[in-house]
Amino acid sequence: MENVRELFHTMTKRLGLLDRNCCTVGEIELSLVQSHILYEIDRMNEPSMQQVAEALAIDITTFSRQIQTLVKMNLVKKTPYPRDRRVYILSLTPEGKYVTAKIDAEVNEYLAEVFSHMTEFERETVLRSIRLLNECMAKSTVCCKPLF
Amino acid sequence: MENVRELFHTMTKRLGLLDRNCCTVGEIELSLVQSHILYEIDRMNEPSMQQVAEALAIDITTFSRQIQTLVKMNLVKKTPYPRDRRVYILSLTPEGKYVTAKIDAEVNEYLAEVFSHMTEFERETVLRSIRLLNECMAKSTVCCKPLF
DNA sequence: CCTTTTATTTGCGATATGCAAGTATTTGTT
DNA sequence: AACAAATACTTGCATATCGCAAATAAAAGG
Repeated sequence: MENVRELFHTMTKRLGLLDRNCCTVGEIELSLVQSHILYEIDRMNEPSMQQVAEALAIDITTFSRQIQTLVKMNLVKKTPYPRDRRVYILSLTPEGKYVTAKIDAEVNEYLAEVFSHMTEFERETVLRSIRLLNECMAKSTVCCKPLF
Repeated sequence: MENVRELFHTMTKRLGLLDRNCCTVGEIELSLVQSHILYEIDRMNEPSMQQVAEALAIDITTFSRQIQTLVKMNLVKKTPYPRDRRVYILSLTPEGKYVTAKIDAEVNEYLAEVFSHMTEFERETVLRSIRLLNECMAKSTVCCKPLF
C-alpha cells in the first residue's frame, strides 16, 4: 500500500493554496477564515453564533470577535432572536451576499479550470469520490463527529 | 451541475479537523503549521529554508521564526551548507524523526478508519481520484504553479 | 573591486488565538 | 416566587502568528 498520507498532504496543501486566491473582492480584503464564515452563514438557515462557530470548529470567543469585524465591514448582520434574547441570528447584508457570491463564483471558476484537465468520465468519478469521502469522514469516530 | 464548491468546502473543513487531532505526541505540543514543516523536511532531500518555506507557501520570515522554535524544541537541525554559506540545510533530529513518525502513524490510522467505511473497490477509486485531482491542480494555471 | 542578487534574520505593528472571567438571559428546582 | 445552574455571548489578557520593510551576510556578475 502506498503512502496515503502523502496523497492527502499534497491535496490539502494545494486546496489551501487555491483557497488563498479567493479572498479579495474589489476593495474588500477578507482573511480565509472570514470567507469561510460568510460561506457558512450563507449556507445555514438563520444560524446563531454558536452554530456557525461550531460548524467551522472555531473557538467561540475568536468567532465573536471575527463577527464584530465582519459587522463593522457591513458584511454580516446580527439580529437579536426574540424567543431567546441571549441568542443572535446571523445573516449576510446585501453587500455580504454580493461578496460571498463573487467569491463563490471565483472558486467555482478555479475548480472548473482544474477539472478542465479531466475527461467528463474522470470528472464524474472524482466528484463521486469526494462525495463518498465526505460521507465516510462524517461517519468517522475520529473527527468531525459532533460537528456535522 | 451540482455545487462543486460545496463538496470541496466540506472536504477541506473535515480534513482540517482531522489534521488538528494530530499535533500532540507525548509531552510535545505542535501547531498545525509546525507539523506540516516537520513533514516536509522529512520528505524533501536536504532542503534549504527557502525550499521548505516555498513548498508550504509560508512567508519566509514567518518560516524563519518557526524554524527557530523547532530548533529550540530540539526537533529540527540547521546545518550550514559548505558550498554556499548563506544557506542552511534543514533536517530532523532523532527526536524530530520520532515525533514525525508518530504523527504520520496517527494520521494514517485516522485515514484507515475513514476508509474502513468503504469497499475495497471504492477505496481504490477514491485514491485514484485524489491522485488525478492532485495532478490536475498541479497543471492548473490558477494556483500551485510555482510551488510544486 | 564594486554593484547586484540571493538566503536568512530581525524590528515592528497589526491581527488572531484561546483561556478565564464577566454579563445577561433562560431553565430547572423547590 | 426565589434562587441555583446552565446557556449564549462578550471582554481582559497574555501569547502566538503574520508579513512588510530593513538589516546582515555571502555569492555572483561585471
